[in-house]
Amino acid sequence: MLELNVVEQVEQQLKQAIEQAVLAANLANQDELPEVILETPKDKNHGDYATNMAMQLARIAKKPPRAIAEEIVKQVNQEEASIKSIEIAGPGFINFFMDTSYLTDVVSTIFEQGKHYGETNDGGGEQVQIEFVSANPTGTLHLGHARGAAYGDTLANVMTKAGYEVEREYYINDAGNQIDQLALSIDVRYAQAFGEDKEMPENSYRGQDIIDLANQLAEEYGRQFLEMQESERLAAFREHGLNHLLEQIKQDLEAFRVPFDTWFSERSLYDENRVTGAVDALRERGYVYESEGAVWFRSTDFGDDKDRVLVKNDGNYTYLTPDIAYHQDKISRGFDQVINIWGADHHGYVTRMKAAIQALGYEDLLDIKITQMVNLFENGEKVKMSKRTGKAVMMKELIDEVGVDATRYFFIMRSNDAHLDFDMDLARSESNDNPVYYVQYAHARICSMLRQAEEKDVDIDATPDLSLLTAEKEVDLLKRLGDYPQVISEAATRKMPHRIPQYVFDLASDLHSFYNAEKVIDTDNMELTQARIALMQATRVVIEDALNLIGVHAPEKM
RNA sequence: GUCCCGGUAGCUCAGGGGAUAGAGCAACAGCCUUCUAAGCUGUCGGUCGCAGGUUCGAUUCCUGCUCGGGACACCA
Repeated sequence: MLELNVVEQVEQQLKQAIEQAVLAANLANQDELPEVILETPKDKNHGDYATNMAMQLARIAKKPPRAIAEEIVKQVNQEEASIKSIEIAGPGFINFFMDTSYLTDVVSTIFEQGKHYGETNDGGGEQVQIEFVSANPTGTLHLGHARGAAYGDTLANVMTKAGYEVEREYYINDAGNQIDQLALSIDVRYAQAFGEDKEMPENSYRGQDIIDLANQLAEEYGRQFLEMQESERLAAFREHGLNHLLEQIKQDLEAFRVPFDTWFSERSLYDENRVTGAVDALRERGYVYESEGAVWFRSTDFGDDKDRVLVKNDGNYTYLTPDIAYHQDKISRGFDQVINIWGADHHGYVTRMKAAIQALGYEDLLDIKITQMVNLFENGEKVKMSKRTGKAVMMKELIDEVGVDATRYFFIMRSNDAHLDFDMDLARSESNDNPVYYVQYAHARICSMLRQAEEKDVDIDATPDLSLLTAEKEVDLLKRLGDYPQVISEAATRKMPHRIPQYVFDLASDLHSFYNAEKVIDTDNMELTQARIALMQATRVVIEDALNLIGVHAPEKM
């Protein structure tokens, strides 16, 4: 168990002091007492903390908020809660100006905890599985996949930091109709590689990746596949295609710094009769019927707008059926929480997937997060992203053009709920405007100062007198550093990893402001220099940690 | 028609039951004999899509409407 950090301790004390004051002033009795809500005002003139308690009590105490506020203020024990002064403002806010000496404890805490600073216990060791990307192995990863990869990976990192046990999984759709289409597509491209005039079938994959693959096979194996019987040849292409494309996907993800713990094969479900098992399980529970030669799942019993086919009248499963078996498997593995990250084009499956889980009698521990569309703009025009037109921009191209750091930062910076316009021209030509450089520069700047401090024989390891850190920009920086655990907590529990880049940008901004306002290394004032160097080291630790969470490097020089 | 996401500054977007709604970019004006100017400081810029409702208080929550994007196969 983690102990309360310094900021939490101070807030806790303040809340208690307010509660006691309200009771002492007879404004409410114990069970009427509203929860104390503390906020940190945006405007510094409104103090370090503010509470709306007086407004909340207006109805209970039947008095105007400002009068209530005055009574509360009279009763607050300032000393016990480290309060320097109190003001009443606006419609009845009570603003607290704290004795900010507590803030310097943040620096010592960061020194003690190092990269563990910011860890919280929100997860309490809960087992969480996050399944993401899971692109079909019928082509290479494109822009949309990159967004899901960045979001999922960062969410996993943040939740881990918040005390969850996270497992990352990729579901490989290596069975089903799309793999047959893949084999057919390779077949045509392979024949074309030998100059044969063969038409692409209707649902084929027309991307450059398949052409490349076919050419590669032609080069490596010569004409030998042409000698085979069609069924044998297609089977070979199916395996070659799968292996090659899956390998490609793995490489791309690795380059994008996205690791997975488990690669789950759809085929393994068939090998163990899990798919039939899932249909049987649904049937036993009475949610399966037959009609028009097909087998149906009565998902309308669970809020879906129509029933769904499980087995087509040609005897094949639909996409949904193995997916139900897969989710049955996931849930049976004993996770406390299962998170799926899907692209917006799959949102229509949310209801039926959740329906299936309910129909199977499982508790609803599935949370499906949707990442909205990414629109790519190039030369002022929207580029279509269809895999089948072959015009998609691949994740790898994007990385090569703008780099992993910028790409990841861009994707994670935005809420997953918002559509994203990715302007290639802007990313290419003006990448220096990218906020990621701003943050990285802050880190590099600190490293530079630390190097210089060493050259000038500043004793970096001395125990500094942190109470010297009282300048305005120092206090801003200290407060921001103190916010970090709270940011982690919200980003993890609300599954909003975009809070991290926002935070680290603000932190970098505080650092740059401080840097311009105060001189850190002053050989005539070693005590202050040591205190400031300590502050710089603490800031560096947090910037690096936050950047690590979003998968961006923290350079020591730029 | 049904469902999902969005509508906040000129642009790209944060935020979110409370006090004067924020940032970056763009525009304008300053700051390098001083630890990296990839930086800092300031100015300009808003009916938070519209209309009701809940509330002491709504840009935030609820309902309806509207605009934009997407999804609605016995494809995957």
